[in-house]
Amino acid sequence: MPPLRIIFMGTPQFACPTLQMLIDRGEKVVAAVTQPDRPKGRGQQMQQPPVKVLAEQHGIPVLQPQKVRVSEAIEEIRSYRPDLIVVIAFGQILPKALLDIPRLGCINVHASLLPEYRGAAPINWCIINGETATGITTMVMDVGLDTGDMLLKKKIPISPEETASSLHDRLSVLGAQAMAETLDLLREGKLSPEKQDDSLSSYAPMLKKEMGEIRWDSSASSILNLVRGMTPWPGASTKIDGKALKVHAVRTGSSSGAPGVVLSAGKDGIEAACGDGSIIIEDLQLEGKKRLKAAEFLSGFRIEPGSTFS
RNA sequence: CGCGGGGUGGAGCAGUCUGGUAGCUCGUCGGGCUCAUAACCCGAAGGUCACAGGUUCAAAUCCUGUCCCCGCAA
Repeated sequence: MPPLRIIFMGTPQFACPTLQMLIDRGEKVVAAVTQPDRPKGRGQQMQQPPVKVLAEQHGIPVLQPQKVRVSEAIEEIRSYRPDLIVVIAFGQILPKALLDIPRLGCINVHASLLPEYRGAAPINWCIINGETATGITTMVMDVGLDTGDMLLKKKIPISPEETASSLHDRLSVLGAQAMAETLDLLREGKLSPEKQDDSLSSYAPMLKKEMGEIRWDSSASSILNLVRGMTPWPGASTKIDGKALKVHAVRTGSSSGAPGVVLSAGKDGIEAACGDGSIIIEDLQLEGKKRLKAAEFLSGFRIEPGSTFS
């Protein structure tokens, strides 16, 4: 059997371990499709997607169509005559005309146990919702959003201290393993696509900045989950004295009071009451400032008990 | 040239507008108190005020340039 001609589609760091896996296995990656370079960050510097950087290091041709659904982009991809397209965190919807190109279809690596948490931000929402386990699902893509038939699942536990950041890193590695095993099964002809039960599905929409705003009348555990789940972006935030304050790390406290009111502030942290119980902020960042431990923050910014977060 | 904040003893900040003795909360070191302590009291060390020019009798402070950090926005 001749080697499969594979096109890889992906954009951020999350996709890199999977691309690296394909390269390490000696797969014939004939092209990498990724999002265009975009001006990003302070100073609007042009930035290359991590996948582009990795692909170029290995001499893989890189395609960066503005919109993958236009016919020129589709024809260019077709010209590479792929047997298989591997998609992970690409960032654009693939039209049917594109999905139909490879003989073996398009296989997607998704960071949740489908059909739960379809969509752009499954890792974050799992934690925000307090899940204790998640995983990776590979599937044959169809025109819907993460609705294709499932091929292989790998499950991992989420520890109570886990943040979206650490889970992201673990799942990106697990994703590569899942894809590798999926390829093995494909070669052995042992794949058995399984339909998703739509009645069990849920949706994990892209995060927006506002979603990180702490609602002080909610429970201590849900605030804890929010802080963990919004790391590192967009981060959980609140306000004090009209200034934006990003909250990076908290633990649960044992006091209570009116929601948002500071109960104590010392080297162990800043304890504030919420809807049920309290949380202790250990790591925070004032607008324009660096991220600091509570004790260091308090050295230069006084917070007295009775102040309120909003 | 996307908008904005900032670089001051080891940490975090004030002081800069209205030039003229280097300040605050901690930390460190020494001493005291205490059964004891991360608590309290007394004392000390530690800074060419990011870097380079300029203005001035005098610059952390005013002017110009450079480097670095951060928030917003994505």
